[in-house]
Amino acid sequence: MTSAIVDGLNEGQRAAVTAPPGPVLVLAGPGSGKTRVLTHRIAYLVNELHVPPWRIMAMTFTNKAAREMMHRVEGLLGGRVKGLTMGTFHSICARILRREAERVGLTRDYVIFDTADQRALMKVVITEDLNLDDKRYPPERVLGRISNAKNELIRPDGYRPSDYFDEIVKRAYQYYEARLIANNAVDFDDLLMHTALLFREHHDVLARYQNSVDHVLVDEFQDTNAAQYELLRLLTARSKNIFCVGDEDQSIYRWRGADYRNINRLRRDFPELQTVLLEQNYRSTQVILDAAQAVIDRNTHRTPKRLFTDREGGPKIVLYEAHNEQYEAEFVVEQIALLVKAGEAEPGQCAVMYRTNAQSRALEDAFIRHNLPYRLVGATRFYGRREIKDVLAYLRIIHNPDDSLSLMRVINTPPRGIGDKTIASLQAWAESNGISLFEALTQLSSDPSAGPLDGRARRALGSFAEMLNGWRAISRNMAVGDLLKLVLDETGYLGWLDDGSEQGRERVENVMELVNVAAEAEDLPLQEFLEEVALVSDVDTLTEDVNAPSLMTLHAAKGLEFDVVFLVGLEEGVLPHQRSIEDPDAEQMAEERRLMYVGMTRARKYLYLVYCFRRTVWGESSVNMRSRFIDDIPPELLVPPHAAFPGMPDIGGPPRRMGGPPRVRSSAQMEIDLGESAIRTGMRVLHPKFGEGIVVASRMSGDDQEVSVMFDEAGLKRLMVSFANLTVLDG
DNA sequence: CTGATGGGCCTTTTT
DNA sequence: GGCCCATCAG
Repeated sequence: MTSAIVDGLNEGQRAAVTAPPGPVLVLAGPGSGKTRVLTHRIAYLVNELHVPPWRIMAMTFTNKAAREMMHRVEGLLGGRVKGLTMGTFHSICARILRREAERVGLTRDYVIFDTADQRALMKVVITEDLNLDDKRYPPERVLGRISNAKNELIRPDGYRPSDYFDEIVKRAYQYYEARLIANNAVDFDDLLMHTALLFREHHDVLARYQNSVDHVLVDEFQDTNAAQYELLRLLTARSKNIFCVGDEDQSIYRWRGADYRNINRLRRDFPELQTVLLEQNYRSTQVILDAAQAVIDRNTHRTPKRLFTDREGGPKIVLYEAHNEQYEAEFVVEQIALLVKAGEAEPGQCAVMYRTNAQSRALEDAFIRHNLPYRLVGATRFYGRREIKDVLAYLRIIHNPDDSLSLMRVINTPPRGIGDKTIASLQAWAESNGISLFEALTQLSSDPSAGPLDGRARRALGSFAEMLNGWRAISRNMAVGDLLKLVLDETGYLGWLDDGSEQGRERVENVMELVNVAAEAEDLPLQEFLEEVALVSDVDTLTEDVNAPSLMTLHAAKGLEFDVVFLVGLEEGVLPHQRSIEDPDAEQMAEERRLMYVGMTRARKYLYLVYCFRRTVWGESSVNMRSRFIDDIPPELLVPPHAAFPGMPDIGGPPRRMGGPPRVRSSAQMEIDLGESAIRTGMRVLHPKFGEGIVVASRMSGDDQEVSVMFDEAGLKRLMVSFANLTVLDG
């Protein structure tokens, strides 16, 4: 019996899958079969321990991972598994909150505000509620602090300001929460915080969930934050059946509150915790593993792991210096074409990964130039596009009329003669009567004597209100797709979008795409449709049915694998990102290193590391050093492009200087060296004011050279060589 | 009230 | 280089 489930698993995996009930932590390297362990564990619980599927809850990082895992569990158990809860933390919390909405001051019709909605709402808070300048107090910065607080489960009244800015943040937080509730809305962080606090503060609710959920499983445990951890802790406090899978070396979400110290908390809160270590890798060749290991080994404070595989050897890793990002993209496309032609890879098994979304443009251009299809993950999020947000705003008001933010968004989109002044007096009237914007609108249109405004403005508002109420009346009995078509039809939105320009056509197409999505979701209630749309992640859009290379950020690449992986933009300032170089907190640099590690370990067979001599950022071209991470890789593992695989033609230009001792000068520095400045990276210099320091970075800025110097006393400074009066001590 | 124009700021990374 | 926003003329 057992054999059916654990067949083909190695010893470690088997130990994890068949561990007796109780807290279990599986610390596993990349490609060690984490997903496999998780799916087999679920199958084991159901089949061997006879746990009813509806008493099992599994949290994943993306919806895609949830879908895949569900699929595999069904494969193992031979059919549909009824009632098994599987999803992201956010979607599971959204579902719980829908049932318990009243407890946190919402109704079950609440909507989820995305990043853009949050920013818009915060802008109102800062400029109107607090009467402050949103230049001095940028909404994003305020929201950033609030987000951190929420992830730590700190409510407005518990917020402890540590500086003046924080004082403002605290007040903004108070108004912001009030406005969210007034809109019957939550933001992403609220989904977690509300649910965790609900469990913490309402013992009857917690008891109900504790009694109905016997086993909780968590994927990517290293990337959980305090709120998520609290949720897990409370949920499993009675059963103790918590099964976590993670890898601290792949923790790449510290910036949004993820805290891999949760691993220590787990040990503390569940003393009987069983830990299983998985080090065998089934994905990559030994060459790739050795290189990745060399990169990650430089991080301190980690549980040492020694990755191994029986896939001995493997092709060497290709290192290539491109002239600029256009050539870089050109190189990638060329190599993919060659690999495919040589039968070494399928197009769909190739992926290009980069640090920031902005880097996708040059790559896309190259693919388009060569008339080759590609799959872009993320970038300008489909659901972030203006036209999509507009159309969704209509659906959101229909579903939740308290959503004043959405109402404001479309009250005059497309233009229907409701201008700023009209809106202002409507808002003022609503506020003085203590009613929502929608309520005000409805009252104005049904009672001609009520409120301010007359004539044209009033007629415009009236017909808009009528339209909204008409949709609301029939929406319950209508499929989402049909409702959407009705809205588009009655507002004339598409006609307004299509202004004859190329962009207009594109926007219409996007909306039509949304209509398709809605039509496919025919049996989904409006609430769930909106929820799904708000919580899709970038990787969720990665479709398997197109055999084309994928382009994505390193963050989006987590949990995926490909035969061929290109890591591009491996330059100081890009990866590691400039912000982490400047930050004194070494943790940020450590995270960049983990990002590199995640990228490298996505590759099964071929790994390409590519960097640029010059790169254009914001229309300005500059020269960067190649990434320090490259120089951590043993040189004997690296080869130039023409040696990539047998039969590879020598098209990569003359072989570049490969490997060598760390901090070797790339030709990027050579050019600067030949200039008159003669300041190079690695040199010790003396500055009249800052004292002695070492040059850590250098780039050309216009005609001048800009250097970053880490001074022994004064710390990191950026200086222009022509002004700085630096004396070279040694090179 | 609408559409055009130019300035400012920008790029981490995402649910 | 591009997007968002504020400002202004019609």
